[in-house]
Amino acid sequence: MSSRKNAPSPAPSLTDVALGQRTGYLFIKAGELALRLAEDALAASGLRARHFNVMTMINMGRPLSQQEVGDILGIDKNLIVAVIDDLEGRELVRRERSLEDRRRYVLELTPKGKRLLKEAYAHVERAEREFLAPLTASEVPALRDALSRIVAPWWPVKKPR
Amino acid sequence: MSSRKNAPSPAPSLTDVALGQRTGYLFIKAGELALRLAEDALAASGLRARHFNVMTMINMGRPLSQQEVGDILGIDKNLIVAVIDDLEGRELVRRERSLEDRRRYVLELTPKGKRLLKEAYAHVERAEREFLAPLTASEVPALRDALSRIVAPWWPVKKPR
DNA sequence: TATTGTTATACTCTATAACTATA
DNA sequence: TATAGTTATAGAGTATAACAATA
Repeated sequence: MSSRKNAPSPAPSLTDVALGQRTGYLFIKAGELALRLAEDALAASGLRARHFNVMTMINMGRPLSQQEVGDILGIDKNLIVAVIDDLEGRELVRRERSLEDRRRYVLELTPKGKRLLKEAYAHVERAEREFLAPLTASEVPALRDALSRIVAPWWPVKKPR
Repeated sequence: MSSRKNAPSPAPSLTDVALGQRTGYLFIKAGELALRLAEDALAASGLRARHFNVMTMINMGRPLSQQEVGDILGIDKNLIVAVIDDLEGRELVRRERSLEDRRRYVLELTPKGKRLLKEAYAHVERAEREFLAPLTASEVPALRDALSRIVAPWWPVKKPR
């Protein structure tokens, strides 16, 4: 029997571990981390990441139906209902029936919604800076560009309309 | 009324959309995509990504308890039980009581488990190549290095032992 | 008392399928 | 017949807390 029973494994560092070499695993973990930090940052504005994403889509100017928002974000339309319900209840978003097609809503941010979204952006950007802190200034745009090329062929999952 | 009713919005490209500029959003989407492709690839070996990760940890040589595997992977120990149950039922992993501490199991891959893991690696590597296809050869190691630096400070979530 | 593996349970999230009103 | 929004429901996944065996 060795002098140390149950030799207390020192906590392994990421690079010690086989999975830490796998690009795919690093992507998955980085994505989970980015989501967690975004959720934490947005909690200061009382928003979930999904609400922030939906508001950002609505804010783009092009009139979008709930279904289109969901298709672009990869969220089923039935889940969009609850998000818009929340946002409308907080007077951040207005539903208005489309004049051309009365089945659809045209969604738009209220002034209050625009203000909150702007505030939320500040929180998200702060979280991103923390997340990207280990990178040099020139690495960040190169990384964003690489990510954009990786994601673009698969996005959106379902084409709207 | 315009000549085109309900003007069919052309599907927006990623770069058209405000979220497509957000590094954090790109990370989250890239992570989701990496997970989806890994799950699809591993289905050919009858494994879920989690099973693959657990098997990879067990295969590292250092004797690990179920709890340690869970801590390193960020999975609660109660969920590890079901994973090991599955793998043991398929004779891919063996549980053996630790001689030094009879509360713990020492986990090890069976020869069959090692063979399947090797096969699974081939599937995962193929999926990764597809995922990373939009990048140049020199971008891939630079990206992996950047990801590793981003994830390392947050990993593992809970230190084992 | 604390820890490992286990089980039970409750909660969140999501996917599927209907239904309505409009087209 | 098809589509937008809505609702209900079942399933998957997860987190929390407890328990027995062992330390």
